[in-house]
Amino acid sequence: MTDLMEAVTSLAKRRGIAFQSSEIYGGLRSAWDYGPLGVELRRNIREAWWRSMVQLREDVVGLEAAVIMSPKVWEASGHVAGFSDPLVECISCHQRFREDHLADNRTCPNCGSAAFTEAKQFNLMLQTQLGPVADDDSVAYLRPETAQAMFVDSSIVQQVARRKLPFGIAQIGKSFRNEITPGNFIFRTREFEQMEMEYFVKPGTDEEWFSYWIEQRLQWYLDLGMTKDKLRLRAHEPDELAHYAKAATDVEYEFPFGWGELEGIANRTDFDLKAHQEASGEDLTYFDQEKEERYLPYVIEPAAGVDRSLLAFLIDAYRVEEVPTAKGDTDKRTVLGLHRSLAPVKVAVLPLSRNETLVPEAKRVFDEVKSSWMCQYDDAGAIGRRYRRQDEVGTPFCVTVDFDSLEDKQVTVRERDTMQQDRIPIETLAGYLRERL
RNA sequence: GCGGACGUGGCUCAGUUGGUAGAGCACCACCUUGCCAAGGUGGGGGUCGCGGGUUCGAAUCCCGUCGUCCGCUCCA
Repeated sequence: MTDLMEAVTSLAKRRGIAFQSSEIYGGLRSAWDYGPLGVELRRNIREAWWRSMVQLREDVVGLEAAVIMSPKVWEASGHVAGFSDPLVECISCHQRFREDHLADNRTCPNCGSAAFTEAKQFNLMLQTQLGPVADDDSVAYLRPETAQAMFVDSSIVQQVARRKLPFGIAQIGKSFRNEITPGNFIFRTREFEQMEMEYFVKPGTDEEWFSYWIEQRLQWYLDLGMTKDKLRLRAHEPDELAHYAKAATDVEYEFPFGWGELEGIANRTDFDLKAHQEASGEDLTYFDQEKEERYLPYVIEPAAGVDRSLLAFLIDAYRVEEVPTAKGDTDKRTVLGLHRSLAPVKVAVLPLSRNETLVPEAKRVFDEVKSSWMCQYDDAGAIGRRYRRQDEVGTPFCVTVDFDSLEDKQVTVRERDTMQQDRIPIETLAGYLRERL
């Protein structure tokens, strides 16, 4: 593992952002739990996405659908067939291959042997059963993408939201895939959270909207402070396109382990609506009143990963600075330079010392600030150490209550990135913070 | 799934040829200082990933298993 990756995973664990699941039992591969600060960070990422995708737009509405849908959905969508890969293993060198990828002569590409094990179906969907009796009729799947609910519910949502095309349905939620090789911390896991939006457009305008959404989505990461040079767009080659897509472009981030996908923007055409219309027998077409025409919409889909972007934001924000000490030498200061809207804790309130008159005053400031922002109170240890603790988790502002505060009713506000200090009257503190958060 | 390395308190590690676990940091309490960490005193915390075996006795040896990392494979 690279040093940066190690530093970030270690910080994540040490400060309770994310750590291995079920650790007292030796852990479970690919499963990670988010601790107190991780929860806040995730919420902030979701909220930032929802704000730009739904709140600030008139053409997109929300949906929260069931994780377990009718198995017929996955048959129609092609996931039952398309997610199932027959895998064979070479008996002499134990390498595994997709049977349909082997050449006709069926020799091992690695060692040339012609002896393989029986093909095993490897379904990428997590299977479960509904009801207490396990038989063929009780099979159900955990959704491998949230998108299908938006297709299946498209008519009702469009109707109740009274929207005309183009319009979109957004959803944030968990999805599950039996990845063969999970890894790289929370980058590839079998349970993960998606932020997906299906944008329904008139056929023929789809390529225009495809480009539009690629630009929009790239900008989203930039607006949240991600380093421009670490981001790139990559168009899929025709042979790597998913079974449902006519075109796809990924937003990629340069992780310490290489470029990795944060989000995929796909032109899904009318593949899904057509499939569901045929399989269900329900009419899923859209009727344009003004032009008096009826058609099956095309779909542009931006699909982002909460966990992946969280990892990218963490890595992008991580830095170790050299700072001068009072003694005259230098010291290390670990900082998460997270965008303010993403920072798990916005404000920390710190009494200069654990003094019996300072503490009540600091608590009063804390009570006032916490009603508007996620806030922490800390009076343990030296003041310098407490600043460092907050820097390490990316808290943008530290408010210090000192002995003068008792007299002049002012506090010191120290800013994370610049380390500049402002002396602010307590009564204007909320306004001061509101301007900057 | 294959090959390799690794798995000792929250973290980083020490534990000599097997004899029933140590340090620093972190954390907590009290005292002290008081605007950018590591001053004092005291304290909590580990059956050495888990299970089994060998042995009078195992963190130290053997087997299995789980997990992490690296490489290969896979990635709709």
